[in-house]
Amino acid sequence: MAKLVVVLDEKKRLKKGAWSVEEDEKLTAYIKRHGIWNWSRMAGPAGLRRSGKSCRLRWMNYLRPNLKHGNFTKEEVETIIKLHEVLGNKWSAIASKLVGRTDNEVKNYWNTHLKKRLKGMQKPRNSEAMRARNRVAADHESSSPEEEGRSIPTSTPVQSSNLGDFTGKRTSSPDNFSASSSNQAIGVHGDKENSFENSVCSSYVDDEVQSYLWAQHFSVEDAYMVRDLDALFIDPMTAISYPGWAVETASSEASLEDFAVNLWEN
DNA sequence: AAATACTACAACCGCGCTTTA
DNA sequence: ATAAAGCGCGGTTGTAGTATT
Repeated sequence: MAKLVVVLDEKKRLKKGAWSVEEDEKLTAYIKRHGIWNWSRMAGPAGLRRSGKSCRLRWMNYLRPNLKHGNFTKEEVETIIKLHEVLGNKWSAIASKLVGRTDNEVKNYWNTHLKKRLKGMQKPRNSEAMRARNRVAADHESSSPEEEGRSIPTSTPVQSSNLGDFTGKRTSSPDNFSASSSNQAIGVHGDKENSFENSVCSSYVDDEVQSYLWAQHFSVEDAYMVRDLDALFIDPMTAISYPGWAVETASSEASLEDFAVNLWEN
């Protein structure tokens, strides 16, 4: 009974919500000093009134060294789309093939940027996008209300007209644009018997359109790495410094394919 | 300029799996 | 063998920032 009261009391005192700079510093300093050994028992010694779960999440998604934040590159988005075609919502598996990206970030990016494009629901909001939209209105207004309300399957075909806005920023660049008048859905999907190439390449749009899209919205500089934490790379399980941790290599097409096939089969 | 609508993303929650005692 | 603890994953929510009216 007494134990229960203590637990409840501790729960009551646990802080929730956004992390402050001080909290980030405390957690980072603690991990830097002691490594990761047990999330739920680390919070106290680290001087944090947070659950272990919250600490873990903050570290994994934000504080970890060599995490990349900011806009996704063309290659990253291609990888996400390809792997999602094959794996569905296996965010951690998809994220593992993207250097410096977390499952949460990939998931958020998918839900906020890609899903809508694929679903064909995105409505441009700013005037520039509106003008662009008007130019191709005939092609884009074809979807009926009932189609818009329809839920999408896990594996979704990529429509050429819906691949705009991969900026990841909500400030200066045009929020949306419609560059293609093509309305055709390209490719068959969701068929496990299709080869990896078939299933992923079928999603791709006309080269001309795609190159335009990417040219407008991507540059490697758009993404940035979180501070290096003095080049500290600690194996989360062993708390042992691990210099190689930070330099996981980006996947080649071949390894990407192997990866997806392995995951699919296992 | 203010109100409203919408977007993006950090963080939380619940569940299931694995490990430990 | 099994209950508890820890961890990781995917879905969902809350909210700050921005665009539109």
